[in-house]
Amino acid sequence: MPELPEVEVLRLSLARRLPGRQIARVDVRSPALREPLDRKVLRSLLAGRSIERLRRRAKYLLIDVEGGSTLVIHLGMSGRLTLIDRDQPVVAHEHLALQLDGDQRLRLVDPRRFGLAFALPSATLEDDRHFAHLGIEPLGDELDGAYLRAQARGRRGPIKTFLMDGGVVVGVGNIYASEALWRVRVHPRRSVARIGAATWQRLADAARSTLSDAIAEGGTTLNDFSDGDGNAGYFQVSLAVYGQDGKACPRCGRTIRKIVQANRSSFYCPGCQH
DNA sequence: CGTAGACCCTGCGCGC
DNA sequence: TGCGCGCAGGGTCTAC
Repeated sequence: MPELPEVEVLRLSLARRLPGRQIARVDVRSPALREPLDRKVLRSLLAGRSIERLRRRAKYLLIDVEGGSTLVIHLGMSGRLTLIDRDQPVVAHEHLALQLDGDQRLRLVDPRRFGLAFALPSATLEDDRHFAHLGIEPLGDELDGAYLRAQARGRRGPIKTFLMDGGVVVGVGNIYASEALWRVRVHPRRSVARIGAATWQRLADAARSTLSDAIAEGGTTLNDFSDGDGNAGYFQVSLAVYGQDGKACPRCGRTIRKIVQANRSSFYCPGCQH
């Protein structure tokens, strides 16, 4: 369950349910994620603590517990974090489960194992290597045309790859990079050196609005992450170009094409993106 | 230094 | 029906 909108909707949903609940037990069932789960640290920093609040940095979900520790979860490509009844059977790829007071558990399932789960003691979060090199958040007002233009100065390479560079701005994943470029009619292969100030501003606005629109849409189409089978997670938003190759561009009618950049698929309309 | 490509891993859908 | 292939929304590392 990757892109930022899913993580943000998940955060909002869990923020209504988890604060005040106590983590009765921490079960590491299968430690093999991108980095091995550390059962000892997870237990010592989380077990017996109450959950205080949920935050997000980039696509990392941050679950703060009393005493200042934080459980950090990244869902990678295929991770799902769901709140389920305690008596639901353990499923394949259930790597981590937090048994909560009451009768529920919060479980992390991740077949492809690109996800992460680790715990940090207080105050070390921004120093942690996972966060140290991250760029700005895309939803706040830090992201504007001047910032992107300054970051792109002296760089080459295509705009699509640049938008997905987490050292510049976090959270613009493969879907929303294509969607944002379609909104501003910029071809994904256009060099960052050939983008003017006004277009940088439109790009910044498009990146933010593409993400926030998806969050709004996801928040309405998906309002419950605690369904019985634990399959909630992805939500489908209306996409103009992503995955639409062969179909007609909703703006100009030309056929949407698919290309590969940096080993990722990009989708664009050859009629109205230049 | 920045950039391009390989790579990590499993599951699914498609074409044959 | 069965099988092999390509592909998947994440990030990181290495080689140039």
